[in-house]
Amino acid sequence: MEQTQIQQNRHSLAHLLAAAILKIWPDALPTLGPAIDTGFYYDFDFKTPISDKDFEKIENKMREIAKKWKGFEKKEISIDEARKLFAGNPYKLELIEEINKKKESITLYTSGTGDTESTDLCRGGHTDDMARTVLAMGWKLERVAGAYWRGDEKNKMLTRVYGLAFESKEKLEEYIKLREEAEKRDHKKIGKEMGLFTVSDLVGKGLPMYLPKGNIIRTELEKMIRYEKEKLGYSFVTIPHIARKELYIRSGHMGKYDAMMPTMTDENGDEFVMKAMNCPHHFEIYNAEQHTYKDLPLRLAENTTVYRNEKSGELSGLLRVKNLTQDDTHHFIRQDQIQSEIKMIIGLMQKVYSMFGFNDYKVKISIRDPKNKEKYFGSDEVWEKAEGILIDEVKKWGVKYSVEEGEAAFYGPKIDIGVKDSIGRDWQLTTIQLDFNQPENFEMDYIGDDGKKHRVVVLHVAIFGSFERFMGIIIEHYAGNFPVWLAPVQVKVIPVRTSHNEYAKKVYETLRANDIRAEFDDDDENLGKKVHATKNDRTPYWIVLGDKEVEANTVTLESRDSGQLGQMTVNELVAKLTTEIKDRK
RNA sequence: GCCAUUGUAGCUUAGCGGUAAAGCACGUCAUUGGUAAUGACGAGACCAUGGGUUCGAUCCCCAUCAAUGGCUCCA
Repeated sequence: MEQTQIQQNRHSLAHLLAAAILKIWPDALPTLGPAIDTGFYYDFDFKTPISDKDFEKIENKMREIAKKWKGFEKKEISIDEARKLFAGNPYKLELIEEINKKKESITLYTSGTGDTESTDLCRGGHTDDMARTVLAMGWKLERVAGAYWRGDEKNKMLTRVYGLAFESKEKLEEYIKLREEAEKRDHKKIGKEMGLFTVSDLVGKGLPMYLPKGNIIRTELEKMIRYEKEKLGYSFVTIPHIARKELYIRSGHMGKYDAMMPTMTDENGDEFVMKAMNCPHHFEIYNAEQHTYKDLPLRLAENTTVYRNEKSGELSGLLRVKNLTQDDTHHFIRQDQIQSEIKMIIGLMQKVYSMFGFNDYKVKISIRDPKNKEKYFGSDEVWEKAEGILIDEVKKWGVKYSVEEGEAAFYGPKIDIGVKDSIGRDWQLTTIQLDFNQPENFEMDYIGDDGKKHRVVVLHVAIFGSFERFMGIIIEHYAGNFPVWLAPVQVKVIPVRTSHNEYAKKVYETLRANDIRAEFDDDDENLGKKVHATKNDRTPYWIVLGDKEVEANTVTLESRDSGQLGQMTVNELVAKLTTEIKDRK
């Protein structure tokens, strides 16, 4: 395998880590230790638990060993030798048997010092000078974590020791800085500081609740997406949050996601489940009326909450939750409308994302596994055409994309779209999913121009994905400095002295009457303190009102992003803010 | 779910085997102050919950709950 220098160095450090650990804990069983994007890790089966308090000891041991480390001596051994050598380590034995099955040769690498601790089963790819590598690189042990053997939760939990490793100490610092920056932007921290959302033990984990200020942001997002969709001819509907179990038996979800959907039984013995997806309800809305080819595309949209039983350890703030509100749409279209519909959706998405400054896209198109066509639902012809259209439309869009064979769901191909945020992190947002299967399950038809019934094609689309996740992402993207249209408080009204309260109140009321989210800071504090507090709470604008302003019947405007903006009349301020809000700048 | 770490006033944190301290925020009074924080006083915590060890626990042990980071980037 082709490996870069840095990967080789990282991997070598993993060997060094293993050697150090075995010196200190001779009964630990080493398993795997690859290089990763930010350094390396090594998984061990420890007899005694270790923690990050042991890091200093381990790092020192690593440096000590590195000095004596002669290089990586390669030795090819037979399967029997290997079995004998690793007789006490079932993990290595499992690997050896696998290598043997693949008919590859088994290679050992040693430090050249003859130490057994520094001998490891390895495919190769190392630094030739461990001592220099250890000195030159920026590295440190990062944390211990649990990891299942081979990532399978049915297997034994091993102890993983993570290390950071970069080309130089400066690069390591840079990475640590970036991570600190990300921590400062943590949506859970900012959410608390700004009073956006809360999680209560009594309500339950993974079930965030929006506080008044957070709810303003969420409502603005909902209003915006609804407005944009309605302009394109989407029809909004409302569905209940539970349904009879039979609905999900029909859709095929029941049987596959039972753990997600616990049932409740009413007095007649009917079983109901909480919805974990909206499609079946929307399908029944489609079927409530007869449709003709002239009605299509029909786009049913709804901002509605689904409930999913995520693994409790995976819940986190707004990003992984049990209740997620999707900006869900189901497009009911004819086969000949796939192209125009995809094009429209991509256009909508671009328009929406550009409001947030998300312009760096990463697109993944998931298609069938061409070697396993029988696994998929629907005819060859329809699949090929659909996949071709998805790829074509993304090409026309002109963004980076990849085509993933075998990643499609059995019922249809899909497009996943991710964006880069303001500090360069990738977030997967929109999914556009073609579905040839559900129209069969629900017998969803339209009358064609030939007067006969035809099956529709369904597209599942959510632009934001979920409002919870999207909010979490934009909190971090903006670091809480929301643009005016989203800011919970758009302008704060600050009188210089309490004697200016009357004038300030009048200004405040005028702003509110003009649909501007103003807040009146009538605290009996000195001006310096009030302005200081306002600067810290991420309010985009504030106005100061004192003798000068009362006399001239003006306000003095200052902005979070561009400083002092001078005096203007209240009407001028209203006009300025209204325009910015309307333009969603 | 599993592994590691963590859990002290609204927030951020200090502390110790003998029932807790500070800053911010909050309240009252005085100050009427023009852009990095006016002063004084005050209220506020059974130190996550439940057990145990101990003469005695917030501090030690166990369990539970919650938070944070990990859990197929592969010899």
